[in-house]
Amino acid sequence: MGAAMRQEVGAEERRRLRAGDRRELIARMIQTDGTVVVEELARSLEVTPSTIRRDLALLTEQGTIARTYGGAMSAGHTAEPTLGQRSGLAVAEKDRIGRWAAARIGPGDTVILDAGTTTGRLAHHLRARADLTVITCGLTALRELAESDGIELITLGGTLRHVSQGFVGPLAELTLSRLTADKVFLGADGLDARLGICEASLQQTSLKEMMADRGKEVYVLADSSKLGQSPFTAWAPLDRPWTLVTDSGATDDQLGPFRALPDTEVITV
Amino acid sequence: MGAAMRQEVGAEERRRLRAGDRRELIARMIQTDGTVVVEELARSLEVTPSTIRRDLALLTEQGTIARTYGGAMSAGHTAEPTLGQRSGLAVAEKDRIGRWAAARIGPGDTVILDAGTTTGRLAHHLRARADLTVITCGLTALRELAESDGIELITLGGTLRHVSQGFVGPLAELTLSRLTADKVFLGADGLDARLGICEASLQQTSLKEMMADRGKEVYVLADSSKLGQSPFTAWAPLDRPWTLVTDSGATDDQLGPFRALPDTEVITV
DNA sequence: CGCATGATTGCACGTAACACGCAAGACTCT
DNA sequence: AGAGTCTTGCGTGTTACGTGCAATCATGCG
Repeated sequence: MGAAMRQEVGAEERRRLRAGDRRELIARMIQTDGTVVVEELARSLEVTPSTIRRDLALLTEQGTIARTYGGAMSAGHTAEPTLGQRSGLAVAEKDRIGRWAAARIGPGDTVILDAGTTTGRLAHHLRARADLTVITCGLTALRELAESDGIELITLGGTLRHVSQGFVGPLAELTLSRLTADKVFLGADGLDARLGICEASLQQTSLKEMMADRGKEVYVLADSSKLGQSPFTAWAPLDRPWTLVTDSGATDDQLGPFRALPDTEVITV
Repeated sequence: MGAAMRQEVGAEERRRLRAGDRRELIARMIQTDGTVVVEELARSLEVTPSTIRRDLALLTEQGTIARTYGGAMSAGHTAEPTLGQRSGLAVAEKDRIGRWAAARIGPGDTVILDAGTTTGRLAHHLRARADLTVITCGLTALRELAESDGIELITLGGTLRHVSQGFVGPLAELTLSRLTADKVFLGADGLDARLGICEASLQQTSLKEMMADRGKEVYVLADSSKLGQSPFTAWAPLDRPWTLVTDSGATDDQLGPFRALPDTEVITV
């Protein structure tokens, strides 16, 4: 009787899916179609957009899909934790710093670029330049300049640190021992006025120390989030005159210790 | 003076990014971070949300990204921008050759990969491997393996030859002089049974010669279009036993001279 | 069989993000 | 230097979103 009634009314009042089944169906549709629209789902599943939204919110929380404006899509790959987190913060600041540093580099210069995203931005602003020799141990800078015919690009060899996308180790230092430069641009995971540059491994600090020693002028590029931070325990001291380049978001508290140093210039951009 | 002025005006009047640069920056952020937020972008790039929305709309139309509610995320992997430039010829053959070579490499091996697209394909098939040490002077191989944590990746430094996307020169040879390997995989612009490997510059042939000398087993990867060709005048002789790996499109005329060589094995895939 | 409990849904409302048009400003090119 | 193009910021209305609330449905228990 109940069944008869249901089948009689037909499409008008057909039995609705249960919540779990409906969500599973939605998830499958997204997997196959790649993208869905709230309104269409509501119509085809005969529920209100509100319900669909709730379903999508649940699936999003669950991680299977990603919301879009007015719909949802497959969340094939969420994020790359390797380089993503660091590069995500303060992009504009890093870019400004890189742009400033690029303006400091003149025709005929030979410069050393450290690994890291900030020096990567610096390299980006050098792409169109010519009459320039760039020495780098960073993959990001390397990628930026690989196509720039006008630039003599020298790479330090060595072992690749996958997490920092840079070359380190005795082979890198061996290569560097045959080179010097006019200007050196270093990055930093953390920076302390007294201790110097903080990094995750001694391999990195050792190379940075050597790079700083190989150039006439030393610049440290560090956005304000790095100042006063010491996230790791390996340090590269800065015992020669150097220039700190950071962004204007740095507080006076952060900058004070660096301004107090002799032979150290502080630039904010 | 100019520099001093800039640093004085500081945050107040800093130069803003041009539209194209900003969009490129946004695209890059999305590629690396996977997801971004309109408000944050607006704040960090110092433009209004409206402008960010316009940028995102443009990038969406372009297919680079996908909008979400209040932000944007990476769209399906449309990437591979750097790859596939003029290497369009014989991709399938190169890939087969690279796949065969990858199968030759076992756990614990240390291998040297030459620069070039064919060795790049070889590297591609090694991406998921572990317990492997790869030494390379090629940017394509480097790009393929940069994210592969399981692989110890050592790069020869040196000067980048932009046209061949590989490192050459005395610094590369210096680095190589500290290394040896189980297997060496060389590419070739041209290959002659009597003369050896033909390249555009002596820098390249010199390095190839040294690489061949540094490995226990030597493989030359060359699709059939290279056999018997001598497009240039610099040669790297092959005076030790070696293995030619080419594609099945090679004619008997092409293969004959190589089969006639003593201590030379010929593989077609 | 009837009732209670929990889950689910539709609706309404306030909020946030979006798209579009317009005018002012910046940049480029001749 | 001036004209034209591109870009940007702001104001408008529109759309989608999220949440609280009450009604409905399914289910379990006495």
